[in-house]
Amino acid sequence: MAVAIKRKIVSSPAEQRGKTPSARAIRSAARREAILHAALDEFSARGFAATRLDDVAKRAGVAKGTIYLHFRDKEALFQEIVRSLMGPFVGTLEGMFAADIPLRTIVDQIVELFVREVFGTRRKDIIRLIMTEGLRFPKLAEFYYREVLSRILAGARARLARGVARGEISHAALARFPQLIAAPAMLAIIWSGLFDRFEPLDVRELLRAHMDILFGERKAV
Amino acid sequence: MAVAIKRKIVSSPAEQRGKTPSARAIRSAARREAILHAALDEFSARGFAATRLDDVAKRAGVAKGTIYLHFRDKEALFQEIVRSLMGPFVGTLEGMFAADIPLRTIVDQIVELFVREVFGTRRKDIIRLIMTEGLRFPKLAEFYYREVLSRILAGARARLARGVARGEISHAALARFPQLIAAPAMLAIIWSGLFDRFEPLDVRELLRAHMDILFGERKAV
Amino acid sequence: MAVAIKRKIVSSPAEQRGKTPSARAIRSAARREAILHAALDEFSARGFAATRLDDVAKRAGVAKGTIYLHFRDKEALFQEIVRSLMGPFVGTLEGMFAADIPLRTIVDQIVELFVREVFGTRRKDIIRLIMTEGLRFPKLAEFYYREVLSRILAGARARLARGVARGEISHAALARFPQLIAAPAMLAIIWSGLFDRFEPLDVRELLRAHMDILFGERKAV
Amino acid sequence: MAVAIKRKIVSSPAEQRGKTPSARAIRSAARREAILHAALDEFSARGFAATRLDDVAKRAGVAKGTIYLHFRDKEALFQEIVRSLMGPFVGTLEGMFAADIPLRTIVDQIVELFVREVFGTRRKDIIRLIMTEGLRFPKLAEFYYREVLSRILAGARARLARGVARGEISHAALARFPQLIAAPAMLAIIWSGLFDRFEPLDVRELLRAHMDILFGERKAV
DNA sequence: GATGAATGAGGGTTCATTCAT
DNA sequence: TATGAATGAACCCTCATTCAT
Repeated sequence: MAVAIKRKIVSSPAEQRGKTPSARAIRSAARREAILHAALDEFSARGFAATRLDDVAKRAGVAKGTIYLHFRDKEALFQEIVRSLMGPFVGTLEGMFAADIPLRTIVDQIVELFVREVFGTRRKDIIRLIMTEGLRFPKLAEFYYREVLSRILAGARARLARGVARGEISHAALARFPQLIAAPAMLAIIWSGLFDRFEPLDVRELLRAHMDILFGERKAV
Repeated sequence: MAVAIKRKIVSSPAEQRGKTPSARAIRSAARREAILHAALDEFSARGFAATRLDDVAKRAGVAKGTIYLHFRDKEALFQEIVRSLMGPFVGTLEGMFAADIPLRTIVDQIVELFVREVFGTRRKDIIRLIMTEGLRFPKLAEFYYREVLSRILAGARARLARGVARGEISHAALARFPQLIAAPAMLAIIWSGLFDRFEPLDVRELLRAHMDILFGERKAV
Repeated sequence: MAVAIKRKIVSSPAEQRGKTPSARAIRSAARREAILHAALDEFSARGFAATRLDDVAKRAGVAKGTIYLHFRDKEALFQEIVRSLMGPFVGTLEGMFAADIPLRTIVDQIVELFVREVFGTRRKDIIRLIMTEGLRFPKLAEFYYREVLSRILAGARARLARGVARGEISHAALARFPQLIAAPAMLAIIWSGLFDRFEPLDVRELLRAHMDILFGERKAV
Repeated sequence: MAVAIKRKIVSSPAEQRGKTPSARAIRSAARREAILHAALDEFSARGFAATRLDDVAKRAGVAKGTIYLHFRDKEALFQEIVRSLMGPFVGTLEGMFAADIPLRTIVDQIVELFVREVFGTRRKDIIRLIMTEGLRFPKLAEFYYREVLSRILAGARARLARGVARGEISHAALARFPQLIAAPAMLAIIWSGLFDRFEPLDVRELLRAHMDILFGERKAV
């Protein structure tokens, strides 16, 4: 099983109007993408405050002023990163909750999805950034809640409620607090950044153990 | 049940020699405390980088230079906050793990302890700061792991192992991953800062539900 | 007799590639020069430590940050002043030592050169700065010794040795201690800054008298 | 031959009034001396601007505030150092000029005096400080000129004039520019601080060679 | 659009000086 | 008199943002 998550998020104004994008528009969009990726790298490595736009520009291969052609200021750039990279993820999860798959299977898939598509990619950094910088960026937290969290939670709650009704699940509280399911994954992201050098954490095993406790032992794999 | 956590951390050289501290020494120590408290407020509200020592001084009612009489630099001030407020907490937990109390009781006590002595106090802010700034301050993360985390984990693992041996607990994996027990508490700290205005989280209920799943339903309360 | 000493020191990258420098590059280079001149004025008047880059910027007509576009820090700016103004001087002296001119004539020319091109210009200030700040900036002293002093001394020693061999000069010790020739010039620089208001020193006459003693009376002038 | 130069310069107000100084006055004077010595060490090593009164106090074994009981401010302390350590030197030189000794002998004695009592002692540092900081402290330069330089120059000029009249000396210009005699000594002080590590300078040999040129070869030593 | 030189407000840190004890 | 904690002005350097080319 794998989840294909689209990479290109934002289409140019020209595209949105249905026109064929000009060569210039294509180049411009490519620059924008380069800036976003470079900025993610820098923000991940240093956090918002310590990131210098000079470095972002250098890494993106553009001039510093170019950043301001695409983003109003440093903060807008930061928010746009989250906006553009986390969006696609939601649909994937929503699809899984809606599909007609046994709950235990979904849970296993989510573990794998997290390990592979979040923990093993830059999405880990984005989620970390939301956790570490969200307090300073209320609008970002709001966007993230509205566009990502609330939708995932709603999907999860619905599916969990069905699971309770169907007897797939014995802990009804999980439908009230789906956060309990995700908590170890969040902890793992924090832990990996701070404490892995002292005590590495096997994330997959951690999450599997967690799911076994919450949803009962898996059958043979 | 309540846990007494010492407040005063450092005694002056004069005190250590058994002398009565002079009025001057007392005022100096008070200033130091004021700086620590002011700094915690500012760091909590703005994060490390965005905190201005000017504001810390103003809030503490001292001159900017005074900060440097007590702390080598901004980073040392930051580390000292963690050191002085989290240190006493560890002993309390270690005591609970070592005492001859049923595991289920300990778990309940820890939930209450967390809600009252961490979530309801500035310790919540400290833990949040460690999670959000630890990546940028490896030494802080190291100190926290060494002085706080590793000791709590060790105590928890030992107690959990005994619990498994005695049949107090059915999920042996918890002894390997005590992080699973703490994960929702960490999540709650993050959540409260970012998303409570959209969807408040009843931390006590969250943690109780979690413990019920992990350790079985409580008897009558 | 006159000594042409080049003024422009560093050419821009564009120039080095043979391109016509852009208007922007020209303005940038002009700013750099302005900063160097302003800094020399300030350093001369106040010494290294007491010079404020704020004042340098103001005098140069640029913003404070602009200084840092051209020089890594205050010290680098200081060293660059020495580098750019003293460098060209060395070649001039070396040429004189190598040329086929009677020693007595060289000596007279050097006196005039010093009076006109050092004592009468900002080079006096630079040499004074090296004497007064060199102890605090070992790298500067090293640079000055390597790039200026040692080369002048080597040239002087070679020429003096030839002079001894040819019977142009009666005091062989001068070839061992060419510093004896330069000492009054150095003293004059110090003196002019400290004591001229109490007792002015006629530098040209001082140096001529000195050379007459060292190398014998000049013929008719 | 040796020159005894008094060390204690300033007597306490009590002493000046002819009273026997009290124990307290003695301790106070000792403190003052300690501060002067400590300050000389620090000023010599770092220059005026870079010297911290904290370090001076520490080295002198007194509290920072104590410095201000004895000296109005940092600058007054600096000037007092020069004032108190160079004063005694003048009398010694004046005596030599006035005594009935052959000029060539005086010259030799001065070389030895300089090498031993200046170059080999902290007086070297004081003279260096005057040269390096005098521009920033016009009052210091004035004091030094008035109390030290002008008196030495006057004595030297008188003796040199007698020397010319008596035929002891062939270069009459030296009576006009006695600075020519001292220049290499000044140069040696500068050189030793900046360039000795690259090219050590034998000061005694330098000065002897210089005197031989100015006043003719010595007889047997 | 793209550039990058220029700007200047801002903040961490130092240290001479003061003053209550 | 002596202390040393406290003060706060001063200054170097950074970096987000602007704008002429």
